[in-house]
Amino acid sequence: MSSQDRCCDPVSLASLLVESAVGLKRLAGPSFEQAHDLPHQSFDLLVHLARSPGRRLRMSDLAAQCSLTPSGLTRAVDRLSEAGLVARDSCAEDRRGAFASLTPLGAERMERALGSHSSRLQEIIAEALDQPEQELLMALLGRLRDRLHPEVAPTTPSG
Amino acid sequence: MSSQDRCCDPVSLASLLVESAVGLKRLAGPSFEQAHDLPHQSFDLLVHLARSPGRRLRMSDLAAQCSLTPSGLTRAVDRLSEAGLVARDSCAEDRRGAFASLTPLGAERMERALGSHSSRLQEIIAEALDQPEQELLMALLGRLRDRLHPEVAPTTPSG
DNA sequence: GGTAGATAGTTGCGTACGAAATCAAATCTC
DNA sequence: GAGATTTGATTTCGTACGCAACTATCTACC
Repeated sequence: MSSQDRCCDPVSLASLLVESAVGLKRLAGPSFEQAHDLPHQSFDLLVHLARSPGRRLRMSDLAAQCSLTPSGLTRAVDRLSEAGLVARDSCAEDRRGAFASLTPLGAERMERALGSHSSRLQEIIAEALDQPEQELLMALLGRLRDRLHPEVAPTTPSG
Repeated sequence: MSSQDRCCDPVSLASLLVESAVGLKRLAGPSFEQAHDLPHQSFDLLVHLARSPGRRLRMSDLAAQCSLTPSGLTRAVDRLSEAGLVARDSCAEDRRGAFASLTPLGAERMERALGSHSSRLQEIIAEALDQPEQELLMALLGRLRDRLHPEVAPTTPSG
């Protein structure tokens, strides 16, 4: 904590990242769950699947995209699979591997949920930042993330 | 899904926040623990104490600053207290309340750890963003955080 | 073509956390 | 000043997660 880097202290930056992420989750999570009968906690996972070609991804790719370890992802997919939102498809070219795919139920729920959740988030964020600022923030975060987390680059769904 | 498309989707912004926070933790955490024999997980808690006047804070204030629920904070302080890094001081003016305070051991460990950890983080972040960009990012995140999480404003330890 | 090593995913185990219930002390109301 | 409400912190309970060990399959190399 020296005098000159106080305004740009990387420790504070790390704190801000966590606080913003958690704060957003706390503000948007409960209403989301209530409105859509989906676990907000694995919303991120479902979004990544919904946006992937064929609505499916290899387990390891999905893990990387969701900031989960393989172990954590296995469990998350178990839960969503139990809920009927996600299925495991076996992978023909590599029999060790598996795809996680959105079920029709999962896809339909996400389709209904995404728009309103997105608006809700936008509404919250817009109280703090105007449109150009949001774009700037996303660009900066994107560069940071790409550096920290290069594995997230889009991966071939190959199948 | 890299940083340039979907340039202003709030769902992606939320993901980026999480990915950046987790990515930073994963890159910096292990080396930190090894170097300083401190739990990286509660590093944020210790930093907030170290930066507070008198190196102490009321439990509830500390919880807010650390993005923890009261319940989570109680446990975290238990652990650090067990490790001798933090102590609970009872509060004279409100006998329900308690302060968490850095012990001399905790303060000394933090003093040694902060500088090098800060450099390590800086080094990682600098690979993605130059100095003005970092400042910009912090400013934007700060505004977002303040909106999401207004309780974090520094509170007087009044003791 | 058989063994060595790498890789994809899962499981056992321990831990950190949040929600809700609880307890204790402060504050408000009459 | 007694009782109701609120507030600060803790505890109980359930859950999500990471690490490390494991299994199964694929790849390399001889």
